[in-house]
Amino acid sequence: MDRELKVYNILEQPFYITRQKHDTTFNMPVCHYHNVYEIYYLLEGRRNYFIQNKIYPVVKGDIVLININDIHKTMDFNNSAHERILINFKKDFIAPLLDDNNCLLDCFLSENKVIHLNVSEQSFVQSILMKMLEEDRKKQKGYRTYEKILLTELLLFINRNMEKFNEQKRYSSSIQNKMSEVALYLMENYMKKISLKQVAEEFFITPSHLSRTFKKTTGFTFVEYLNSIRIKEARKLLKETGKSVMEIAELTGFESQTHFGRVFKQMTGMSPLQYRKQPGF
DNA sequence: AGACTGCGGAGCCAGGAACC
DNA sequence: GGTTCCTGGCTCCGCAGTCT
Repeated sequence: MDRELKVYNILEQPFYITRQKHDTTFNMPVCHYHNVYEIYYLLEGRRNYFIQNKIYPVVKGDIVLININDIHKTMDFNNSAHERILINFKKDFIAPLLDDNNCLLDCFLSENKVIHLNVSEQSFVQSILMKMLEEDRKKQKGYRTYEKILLTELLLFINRNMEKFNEQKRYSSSIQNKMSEVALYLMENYMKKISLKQVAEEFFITPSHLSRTFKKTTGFTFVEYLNSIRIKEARKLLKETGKSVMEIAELTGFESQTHFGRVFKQMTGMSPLQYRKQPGF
């Protein structure tokens, strides 16, 4: 069983693009969130994408938008092959091109995380992405500047059409909706003492069924997901307040400081104090 | 105050079978 | 397809103690 939960501070470079094809069943091995924006474009196949508290079915021609610190994971759909292009970038990368309102990044704040493109839109977006890949491969003079321009064009296109994309209705099964509600419940109640049994009672299903279905639909075990939310909040409190580690453990739902420290280290690779003392605070 | 370790009970996970 | 029940194996998590 994969119990790995990771917080990634990825990207030595401010911009990263990659194209990958998987012929067989592939599940993202790590449940994670990171300090960069992510744009995921599905060239072929179908996937399920878990973001924050919702499961989104993703098909060919869909764009997935992952904001900084959004918990996410891609998952297999009926053992189907797929091919995707993934872009990660830091805000700094396009900072010179942002206006005062940072409107290029508005699309990452939308509740709608997956947008479906029609055929002509797919063609337009793919042409931009292929140019990006070409630039990144050849690394000719000024390639970073051209990548900035291409990324800006892509973000402009998405933001200008966001209103239309937000009207799109996505199909989700009733069980996916229910698991989304459970995930939302955990996001809103992580600071309380929560058990699988208690949540199962809240949603009128048995603990074993909740456990199994939650894992199947989200890719996270119940505890993995709960801990990831708690540690995400703990990082914020360590960064933004002067509260003691014990206080933060209590505020994030951990009854034991020992256990808090252990989970924190498992997810971030360092103890709470080491995290607070990191350069940049 | 916080980090770390060992221990043990509680609770979770996941597989199988069965029901509706 | 969705759900429940049962169960063995395993992990989680809090406690106690020690060290820095």
